[in-house]
Amino acid sequence: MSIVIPDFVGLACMTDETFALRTGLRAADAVVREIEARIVSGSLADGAHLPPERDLIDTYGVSRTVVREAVARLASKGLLESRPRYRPVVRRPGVDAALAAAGGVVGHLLRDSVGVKNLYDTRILLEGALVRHAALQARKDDIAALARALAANEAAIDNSELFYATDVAFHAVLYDVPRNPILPAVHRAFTAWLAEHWVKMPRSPERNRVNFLRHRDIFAAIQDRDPDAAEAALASHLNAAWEYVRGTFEGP
Amino acid sequence: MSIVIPDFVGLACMTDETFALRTGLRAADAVVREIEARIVSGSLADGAHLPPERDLIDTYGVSRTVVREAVARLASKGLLESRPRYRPVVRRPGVDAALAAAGGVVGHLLRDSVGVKNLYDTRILLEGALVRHAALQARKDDIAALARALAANEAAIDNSELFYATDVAFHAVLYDVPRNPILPAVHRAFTAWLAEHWVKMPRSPERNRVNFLRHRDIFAAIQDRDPDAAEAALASHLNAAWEYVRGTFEGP
DNA sequence: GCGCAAATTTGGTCATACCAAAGGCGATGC
DNA sequence: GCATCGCCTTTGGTATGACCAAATTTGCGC
Repeated sequence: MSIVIPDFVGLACMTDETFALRTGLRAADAVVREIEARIVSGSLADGAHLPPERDLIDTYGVSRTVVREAVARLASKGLLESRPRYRPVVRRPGVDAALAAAGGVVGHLLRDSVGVKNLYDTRILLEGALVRHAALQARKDDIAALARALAANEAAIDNSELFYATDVAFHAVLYDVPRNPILPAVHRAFTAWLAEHWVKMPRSPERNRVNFLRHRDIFAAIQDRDPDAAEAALASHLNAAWEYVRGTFEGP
Repeated sequence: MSIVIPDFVGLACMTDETFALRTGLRAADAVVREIEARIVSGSLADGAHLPPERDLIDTYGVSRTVVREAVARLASKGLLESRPRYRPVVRRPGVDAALAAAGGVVGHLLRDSVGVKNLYDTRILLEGALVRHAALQARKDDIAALARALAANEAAIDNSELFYATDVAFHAVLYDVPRNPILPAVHRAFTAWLAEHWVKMPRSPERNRVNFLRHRDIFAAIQDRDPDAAEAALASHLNAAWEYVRGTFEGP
């Protein structure tokens, strides 16, 4: 299985050991770029398995050490999905991969309430802009989607588990309105990162009902094309939720 | 040099070879968690050098292969800064590290104009919220900082290179107002990611002057505590800039 | 065909070796 | 006494080869 190797790194024409020397120190990086190119070019299709390491060894003329390092680096970049014992799976880069890559560090930033609050405030800021945008720009089908999400939310008031899911789904619709694929991904990231603390929040049908009513306020303001009211309702909603989350942190 | 090892992974008490087996397959991950813990606990201070690989080998009782993989993974998480031939430097996790981790994938998303537009639209959305926030909440010293940035911007009109820097700096002040460390980091990330395309944008003192005037409009609206005007000025400013950037992409 | 066991692949880890660059050390010269 | 240069040691980057256990494939028997 011989592949056509792009010429920006003259990999094909160089013999084994001189590899590192020529590229100016970085054998693995060169392999990374090679495989990267094959992924974006589609030569390695999304969802396909990466060839076995021993094949890559003689495809690129490097040692297994280097191949493995390259694979690890590609996995950390989100271009490969590598479960412990299985063959790595090719993943074309997407927004979710980018945010997942950030996730590893974000975990550390959320160890104290300050970090959580910062992230949550950022979310409030962004989501405030989103409800304004929705109030001004939402199309009929966006409003309809919001209405459906709101109805599902109301129907789940007595089921806190389900209520949480429909709560998230309602907010998700707001991120869909601008039809910018980055935004839904950011919402998924926010949700995933904050979920750990969110689930600790005390829940009850009464609380759920209050939250539903806030959602209804937001929806009504959007329907009325009133961005200020929509933003105010959202801010009030999210800030109230923070008070509950804050209580889950130990200390004064 | 024997260190106290946290107990959530019983590393200290297990003998070498059974390592991978007990942890359920993942020697490197266990080492990652160990070193991670030492970094957040401060046992490995920020800016310090990581011990030599050969030391880590017998500190953790694993092979060099595993140590190197662990180091690589920590570097990709932003906890270590590892230049090719040098000793890795410890970096306490920060927002910038999180965004830098995402940077690897973001590069791929910005290969076509659609990806750039999506990112840029996201920035417009967020920055719109920021100018609104500034108009409503900015303190005297925030306004003063904006005024200084604006003056520097005006003074650089005839120097396109310097103008770009002061342009970025002016916008940066907007991200500082909420005093949320995430936001300045996001601005740095936006700037770094979009810089590649931005620098291709044709520049001239005339264009600089127009941009400066837009900045002045934004500043005036903030000073007048008029969020709607501020947001409108910003949107107009950024959308106009996009028209220029868009031209740098090959046409259909 | 189909399921199950044996044989083969293949990823994870270890051990060892070599090279070249980085870093430390001592001699040299001012 | 201090700065500089060069040698020696340390240390990271890579290559090899081996072994194990899990994953996958093969193929046998039903």
